[in-house]
Amino acid sequence: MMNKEDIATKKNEKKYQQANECPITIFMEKIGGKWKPVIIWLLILNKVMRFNELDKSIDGISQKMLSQQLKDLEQLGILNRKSYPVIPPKVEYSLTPKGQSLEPILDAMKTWANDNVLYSK
Amino acid sequence: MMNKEDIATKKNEKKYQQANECPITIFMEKIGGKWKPVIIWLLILNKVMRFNELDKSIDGISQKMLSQQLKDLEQLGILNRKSYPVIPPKVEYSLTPKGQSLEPILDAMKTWANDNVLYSK
DNA sequence: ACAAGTACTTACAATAAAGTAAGTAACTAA
DNA sequence: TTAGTTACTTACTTTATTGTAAGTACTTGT
Repeated sequence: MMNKEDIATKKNEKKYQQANECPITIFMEKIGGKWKPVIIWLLILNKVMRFNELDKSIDGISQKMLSQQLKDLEQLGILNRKSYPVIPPKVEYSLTPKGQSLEPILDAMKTWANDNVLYSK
Repeated sequence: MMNKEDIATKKNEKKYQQANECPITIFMEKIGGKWKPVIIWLLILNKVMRFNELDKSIDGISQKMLSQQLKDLEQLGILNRKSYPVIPPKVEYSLTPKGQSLEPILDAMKTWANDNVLYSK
């Protein structure tokens, strides 16, 4: 026999699962978007990069966007931010193991794009 | 005054990978977004689906959005649209080989999301 | 005194993406 | 005659995302 809390829990459970759609949608919500994949890709290639280096490497990104995306990715546990207490400031970004685990996926995306979009009609 | 590291950095003039026309960005432009990945995933799983079946299978999508995304994917050569001249209308959607070639990527996304987002904090 | 360097933040404007509700066509069964 | 079926389209509104320009902090070099 269920008490009120159990019923509430069960209701919440159902609702939670419905809200938590398909994992591919979740993936896209987390690391999709205009800037996140390319930030991650640059950190895969270069291992450690400073704010300005990322800024210069990503064509068309603004400092505001870069800052925002880096913050998001840090909170997702995908990258590390290491700040040195020097003037002028120095901050280094690098991938966590979780971030590094995206390499095969991004690499597959790269290959797919090269094969199917770049040089095809 | 510059410290040793700064001097070394400047001297080496490190060249970082540039991200314009980056294939990963291209990939995201093509099959990223809110609905395309899940449409493709459903067609991977079910092989052939009708408009209404897709509509019912994708939580929260509107007919307008579904129609638009299907049109985009068809133009990208990712899916086939087969229309039967019957009343009421019957249209079947399925993946082209190009669309099917996305399976390992989407599968990797699914795995990554399950491992790193769903059950972690 | 003043510019330069680095890693940001803030306020505001513009654009892109998505949602809503309704309508359309053509036939068929009640 | 009217409702039901299917695969859409259209007009309009709302929300989300991105862009722009400027400002901040702190210290060193000129």
